[in-house]
Amino acid sequence: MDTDVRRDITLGRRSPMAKTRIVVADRNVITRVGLRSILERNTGMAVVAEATSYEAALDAVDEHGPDVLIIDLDLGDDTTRGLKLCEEVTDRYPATKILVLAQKLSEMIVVEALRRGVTGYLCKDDVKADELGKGVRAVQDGETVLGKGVGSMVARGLGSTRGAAEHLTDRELEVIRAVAAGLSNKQIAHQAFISESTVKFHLQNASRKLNAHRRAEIVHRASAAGLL
Amino acid sequence: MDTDVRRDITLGRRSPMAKTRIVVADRNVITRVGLRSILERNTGMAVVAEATSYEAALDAVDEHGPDVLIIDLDLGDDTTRGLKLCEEVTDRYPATKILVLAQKLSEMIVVEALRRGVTGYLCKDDVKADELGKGVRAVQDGETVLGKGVGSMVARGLGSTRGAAEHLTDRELEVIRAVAAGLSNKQIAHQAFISESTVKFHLQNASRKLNAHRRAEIVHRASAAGLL
DNA sequence: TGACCCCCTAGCCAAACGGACAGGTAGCGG
DNA sequence: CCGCTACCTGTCCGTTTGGCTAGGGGGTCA
Repeated sequence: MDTDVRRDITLGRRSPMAKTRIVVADRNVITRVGLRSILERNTGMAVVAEATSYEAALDAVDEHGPDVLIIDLDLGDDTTRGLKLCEEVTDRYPATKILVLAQKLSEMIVVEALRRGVTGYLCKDDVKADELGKGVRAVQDGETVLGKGVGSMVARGLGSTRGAAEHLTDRELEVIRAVAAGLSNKQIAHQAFISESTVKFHLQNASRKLNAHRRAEIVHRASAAGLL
Repeated sequence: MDTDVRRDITLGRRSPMAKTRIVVADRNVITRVGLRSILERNTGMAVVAEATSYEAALDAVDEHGPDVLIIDLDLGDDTTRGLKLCEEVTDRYPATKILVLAQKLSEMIVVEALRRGVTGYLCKDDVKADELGKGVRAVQDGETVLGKGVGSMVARGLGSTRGAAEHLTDRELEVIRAVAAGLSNKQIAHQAFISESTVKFHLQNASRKLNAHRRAEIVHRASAAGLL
């Protein structure tokens, strides 16, 4: 493993000369500038690239092979693409550690991210300036860094979710969005050109996948997961 | 009034020497640092104080009497407090212009904020670095700055909402949160030590206020407004 | 070809919900 | 004192829902 190689070279401690190379992926300019500013106060760190989309993030990792990728998984309309990205980076560049910087905590996302090799998960609103640098350094050293509230989520999440959290199909998502808009099954059926039975069918499946029992809860969870 | 005095001094146009004094209120360190960094590239601007709570924001305005208050209305668990803050600042310090920097757009919040004297409304994820400085300067000059998508919201919002959007009471919010958790009226009643009728009563009122007709829609709207 | 997944449909029944009545209490401020 | 608000309770009725069982059709991939 690459990891072992690096450990041998650095003898478990980074050379004081080598800067930690970081790629930041976040759609928000302010956050990118803020991160750069905070991290580069630390003389041992350099933000070598910024990205605002999933593609650009992957390209940046491709090109710079950074030590740490700091990413907000929500770079577009579909958070699951962020998860795919993590998987890809972990597979292709095992030496690049991933630190997720989330806007809000979602148990599903946290658990899925960790499953895909993410070793750091912090919440933007909770993190303090000095914790950022420490967090980056820690994940680079192979440690796992979980922000406030994340740890307990993991404990519950990994315990409860047997297997992997199934993700919603297109049709299910479509129905859920209609539910969120306050439509009845009959109205949704008419809108989607399917029967009322089918609407109920999709909702049943969505309920199971999201571990919800009432449509209001489905909406809440989907909303919390950034699916709407 | 303070306002008149200050206006007289500046004769309606800023002296080229005078820096634009800014107070930033945001719970997120990264955003605060980022904002400071971006704004202070512009030599005519200075962030004179930062705040992370509603109280601190008001104190900071109190103490520094800034030209512009840049604020994310969501500084705590209750966004309506941010709206109250805007009202208070507008009343007590009419010379201080307010620029809202929102995480996500909610029609209700946008409309209510503008009603309370906010003259700038930008979305963090959409704004570009140079637009920030321009936006600050514009609101300081008395212009109204609305970010991408905000304008159309205002058009629809001010048109549809007759009167002012009533805001949810504590009890209503409590019930809505329970609904979002997937509880039935009976369960909610038991949890809140009230009768099932009362739960329905609160939900009816909440429906009217949020212009929703189904509990799923209530949850969606409340969630979109950052009330959960 | 069979396994698997997504999508679609049907019928049943108890429970939950929405919407509408028609009341009651308590506190606060003009 | 009156008006206003938040809060609480009840009954009625039709509609919607959640949960269940039991299928068919079409696509992909080993």
